[in-house]
Amino acid sequence: MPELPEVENLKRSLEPLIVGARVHAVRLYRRDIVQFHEPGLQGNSIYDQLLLGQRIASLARRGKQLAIIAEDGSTLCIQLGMSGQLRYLRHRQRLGQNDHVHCVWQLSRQATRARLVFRDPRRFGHLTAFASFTELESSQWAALGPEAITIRSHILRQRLQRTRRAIKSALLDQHVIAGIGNIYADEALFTAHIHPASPADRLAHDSSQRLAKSIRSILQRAILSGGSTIRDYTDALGQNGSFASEHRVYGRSGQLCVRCTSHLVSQFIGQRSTVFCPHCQQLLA
DNA sequence: CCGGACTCCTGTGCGC
DNA sequence: TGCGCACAGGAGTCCG
Repeated sequence: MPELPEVENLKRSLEPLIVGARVHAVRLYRRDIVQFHEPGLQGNSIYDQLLLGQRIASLARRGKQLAIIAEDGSTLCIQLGMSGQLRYLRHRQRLGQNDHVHCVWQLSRQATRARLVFRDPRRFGHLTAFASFTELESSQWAALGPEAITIRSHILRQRLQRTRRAIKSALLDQHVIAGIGNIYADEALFTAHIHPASPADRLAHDSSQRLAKSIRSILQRAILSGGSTIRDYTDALGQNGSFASEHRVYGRSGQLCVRCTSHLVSQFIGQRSTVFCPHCQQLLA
């Protein structure tokens, strides 16, 4: 399940492969994975919006979203959802699993031919077309909270003060803070000794400092490990991330806490399964 | 207006 | 052995 570290890793692995390449053909197998930001854009060919004929100028990431920006400015924003993958394939290289492939871009750079493949079994992911990168930044990305990877504690506290929801739910809300999903929410709360059901606005100054620090540190370490591969996630070349072996709570329900001798428990918070240590993570009243 | 519940979707793994 | 169901969760929508 791609969160910020996985998307960042995807971006880093993709960048040297596709920046500078020209999109000389696009095959779209499922039209309903493409969304349009502006109704006006629908007048253009769907293939134009999928960057047909364009040269890829750069990539950008915000939270869990990845943008492919073309030379003329037109921008495609990719949200991987739960099971979305972007894979780079060399000429004639085959994808291991050919099912659930929704879009394929044929690329060429100098004499090199390759393909970029968007595959997404669960189809929670989608592509959104924008006339320019600025337009993406001023609309869809402007609605996102601050970047989790660089979150400062006073900003985090400010954001959390606005809501009485469980802290775990607030961390998962991309409008509050951008980039955190179920895995890193549980991991950061454990590291910061905060009970996931604590009301967000009850976080004291020292707690929010610990939490901000934990979020930054876990996301950074996860990026260095290539992300967490639970099931589907790989980078652009199909490599798995190794951070899952460093998870201290996620996926460890019933096992022993690594800090004390309690057993980790699992509980539903905001419709999401949440694992935490009932001893190390005290509930704030 | 806020927040909780529901919805989309398919693969996996478990229990009977 | 095989079937059926619960579960996995990112994010939008709906409703009290």
